Amino acid sequence: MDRKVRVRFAPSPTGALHIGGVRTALYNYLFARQHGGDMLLRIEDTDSTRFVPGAEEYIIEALQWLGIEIDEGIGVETDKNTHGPYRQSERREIYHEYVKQLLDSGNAYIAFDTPQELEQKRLEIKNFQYDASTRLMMRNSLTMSEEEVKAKIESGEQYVVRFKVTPDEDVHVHDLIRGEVVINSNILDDKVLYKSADDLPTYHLANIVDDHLMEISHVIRGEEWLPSAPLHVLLYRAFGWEDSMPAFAHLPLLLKPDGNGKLSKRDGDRLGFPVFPLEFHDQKTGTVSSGYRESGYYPEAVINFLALLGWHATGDKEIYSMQELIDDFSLERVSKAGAKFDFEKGKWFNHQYLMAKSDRQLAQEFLPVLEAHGIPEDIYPLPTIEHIVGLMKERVNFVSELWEQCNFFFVAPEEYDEKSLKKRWKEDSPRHMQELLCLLQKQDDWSAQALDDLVMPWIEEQQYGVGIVMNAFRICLVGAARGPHIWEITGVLGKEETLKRVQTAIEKLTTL
RNA sequence: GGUGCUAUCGUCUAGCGGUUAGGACAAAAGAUUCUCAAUCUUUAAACCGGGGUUCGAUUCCCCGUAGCACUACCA
Repeated sequence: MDRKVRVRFAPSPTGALHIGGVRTALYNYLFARQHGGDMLLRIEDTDSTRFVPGAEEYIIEALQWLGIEIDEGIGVETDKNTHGPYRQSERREIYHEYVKQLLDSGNAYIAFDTPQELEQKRLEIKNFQYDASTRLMMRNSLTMSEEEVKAKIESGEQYVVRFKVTPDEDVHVHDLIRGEVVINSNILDDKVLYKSADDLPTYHLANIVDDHLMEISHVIRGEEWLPSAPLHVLLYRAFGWEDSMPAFAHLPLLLKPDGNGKLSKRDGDRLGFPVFPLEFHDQKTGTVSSGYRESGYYPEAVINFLALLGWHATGDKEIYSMQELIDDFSLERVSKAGAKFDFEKGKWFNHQYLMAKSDRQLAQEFLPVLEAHGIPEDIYPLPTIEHIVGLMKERVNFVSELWEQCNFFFVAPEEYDEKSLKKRWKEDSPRHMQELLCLLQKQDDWSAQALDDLVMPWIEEQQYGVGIVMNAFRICLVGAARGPHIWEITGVLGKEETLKRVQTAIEKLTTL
């Protein structure tokens, strides 16, 4: 195989890019990069009725965010686009030529059956299939005279062009992941290749013509295409392109986390995780679907997670950068079975990437969150913010979670957590806190060490119990039984704020 | 219904004829701590069933079963 590797990602602009599609794009990209080949983006908009405005821009933006770079096609500067156009709706003339070629060679024919007539046939004959066994009962150029066909077309009657499948032939498809797949042509129907109604081909025709013209070397796509792969082989054959036919690799599907079936948008809504890379506003239905980016995922984490959902190298390695994926990826090691979508692991991946960030970087990401919560910009100097973030990062999966974990650094508690109070706020607590308050008031050295040296001996002296005092103290400062080491908290809050919070807590909690 | 694909812990998977069937997520327990996390340690957890082939099958073959996909003038 000395042909240059050229792969394509060819979504249809029917809405947001599904996470399964993202994985397909990723595998294509990894394969292309590993072999020094080209990654093309082609838009398959041959169904004019399903076009969704904004979908194409969404796809480009999503791939960009994820770091899946496109070498050629939609969204790329024109001088690199030597095989365009890359939008199928702009390739009408090209398809005309190839439809004609198939018609002329007798590999296709014109059919006038209306959708209603076909529907009727399906009702009449169980398991009706438009193929060698039935095509002579239908209204097509095989059963009509040439003049009749011509007249109908000229009178404006809508028609389709169907592929004439030769019956009873074993068609072999070599799949890079699954090996040899053999299907008898009898189960294939005479697929519609072109419809006059919108002057567009269907996927099957467009896909073969484009892949050939764009010199695609490997077709890496979802498993849902496997059943139609033999048809595609037949089409390559009918065009006389069998020698340059691309290699096929059909990827396993992404399945629902629970139960069975393909992962769908509904599952995301139902189980509370995104199935789209970016938030998507459907202008037609007015619905908004959540995205990984907006949910606080890092693109590296999404990539890493997705890559391992259906592919795995020999070892136990789990954390892969894009470059490492490019180096290690191989189609042979893509698993054959579908993978249930385990979003819990997705969170874990995000946690890993979050932990790997510097405090400085995380602080920068956290600043907008603070602003969104109305925290004044100058509440603390930046190094303090970085310190806080460093204390808290190991206990969150997302930057956004940082706020709920450490808001007490920025705002005094207004309410006290019921459960924590019940467990940690004792009868003696107000008195303990009052005494602690007096003790702290006299303290000038506010370092963690000094405070520890001051408070611990006092607790021991009074025989109050470290847990009793410190937990009550924590409730005063945090409002609940959580957070980092208490001297970290006092350190950030400072003497004045610390004393104020203790005072407030004593007042609020004594009256209870 | 037809055709195809697939089948290892709950989940993602390693294994490519001989292993105490390994790792990770999730779960549980313990250690630690002023709390919650984190961390560390530990535990529990799998070869779909039946036939072959073989000295020996999780691994190769066949059948069954189950799951999934496809079966449109959608991709």
